[in-house]
Amino acid sequence: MSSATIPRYRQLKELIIRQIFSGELRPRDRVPSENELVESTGVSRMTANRALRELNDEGYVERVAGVGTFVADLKAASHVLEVRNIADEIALRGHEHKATILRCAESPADNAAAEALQIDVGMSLLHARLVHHESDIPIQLEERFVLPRFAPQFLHQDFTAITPSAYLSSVSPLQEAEHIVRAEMPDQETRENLQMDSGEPCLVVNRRTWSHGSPVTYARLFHPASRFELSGHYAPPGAEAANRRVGGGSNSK
Amino acid sequence: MSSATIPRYRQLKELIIRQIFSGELRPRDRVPSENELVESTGVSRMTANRALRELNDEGYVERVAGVGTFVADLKAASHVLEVRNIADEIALRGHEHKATILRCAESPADNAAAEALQIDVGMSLLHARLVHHESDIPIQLEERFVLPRFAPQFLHQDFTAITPSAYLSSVSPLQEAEHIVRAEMPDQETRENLQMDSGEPCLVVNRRTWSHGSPVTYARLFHPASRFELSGHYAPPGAEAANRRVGGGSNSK
DNA sequence: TAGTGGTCTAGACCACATA
DNA sequence: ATGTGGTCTAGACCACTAT
Repeated sequence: MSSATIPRYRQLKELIIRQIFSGELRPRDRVPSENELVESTGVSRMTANRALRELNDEGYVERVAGVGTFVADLKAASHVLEVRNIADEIALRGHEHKATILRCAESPADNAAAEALQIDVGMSLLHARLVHHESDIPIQLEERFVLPRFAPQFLHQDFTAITPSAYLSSVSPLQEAEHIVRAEMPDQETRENLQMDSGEPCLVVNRRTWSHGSPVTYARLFHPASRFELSGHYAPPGAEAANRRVGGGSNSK
Repeated sequence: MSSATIPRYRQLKELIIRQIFSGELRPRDRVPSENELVESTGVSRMTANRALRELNDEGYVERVAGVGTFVADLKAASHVLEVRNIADEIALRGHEHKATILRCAESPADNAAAEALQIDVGMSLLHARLVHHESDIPIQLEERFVLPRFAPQFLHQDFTAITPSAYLSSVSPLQEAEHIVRAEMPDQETRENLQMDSGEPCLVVNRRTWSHGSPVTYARLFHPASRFELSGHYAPPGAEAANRRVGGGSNSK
């Protein structure tokens, strides 16, 4: 089960990905150009091109013809991870985002958090609980747990100005994410914090994110069913272009 | 805003995608080999290679070294669309899938279905309502609407043997999909069909799929909150390989 | 043995940015 | 004028599969 030899374009890709993950190459940093890779690694330009082009397709870097290749910044990285910042979402709808902090303190891990973050129950976690408002209407209650060693300054941030998610993205590159979506009835306190009618369910998103292969943060996001939905749309790449020329009489989009 | 000239590898890709969408090339059909494309289109082999390789990466075709290139079959296509068949999911968990048909008839479009499928209210739709069981426990109520012209034989299928989703995949290549996920309280009838406790919410998935640029089917999928969750995991490609060599002391996965 | 995909090379021309 | 990415070519070697 050995993989014989690893192709050179793959070796190049992994070399650069490693430098990005390790922090040796930071977002917006310049990545060696094709010609530089040709000189430094002895590979042909087509091979260097393939490595950088695939890194571009995968969202690791951004290439600008005539300028150069640069490590993708965190906005782009979060696009790769399909993670959205609630504040950005609200701003995108043209509304105002406000956050109310309910709690911001160190606390021992309960069962759920310990399991999610692969630590022992009772270990110390950074914990924030806040409510996000869209035009003064509560839309999300965020219960966030963070491993101290990845963001020691977490509790000292002003979460009315920067969301926990945005702050964490800025200090630790997200490299892996998991979502679990459930419908749940809220407890009394959650219901009141979100100003929900009794009998109204919550759409709950549990999200874990990893950096460098180990869990960094675990969040439980509660949304009033009447004010929140998740949506996703998928079209395979290239389909539009091909559709333009096929299917003579169908209504285009 | 003209794009000057379209690169040849793109032209090749679009040519083949068009043949797939139009049915000229059916799943499992052989796609011209690199050498054949070189001969028929006058392009160099590297260019043909790039076209076919990218089609492979995008899930349109599957390539087997030493054998050839083939149009990806519908299993693979549904992977591209992140669509899962409930029967497959249940089988994957090692459980038995059963379906109970509640309704299977033609019916006029109501407001929601008409809007979703971009037709006028009252137009005739094929309509099926069924309950999916996992080891005899109801887990999903499916309310499915289909545009007649895309699957005229829809109502004559045995949905205890093949799910509506699987049947539709087999007659019409899914090329675009949209999901909207909500939490809702079920009405009396849904609650009874799913054998839910009173006060228990539903996780509801509304799914639309397109073929050849126009909507084909609209489904509302109701799940008991206590027996169903949606999950998603994302890791950027290549990350594992790079992680293997970085971050000296972290616990691998 | 012939065909397939997988990779790689050493050139080349182009449009575009920067200086 | 130089460097960048974007594309393309006409070869080449390899491992694999089929016959």
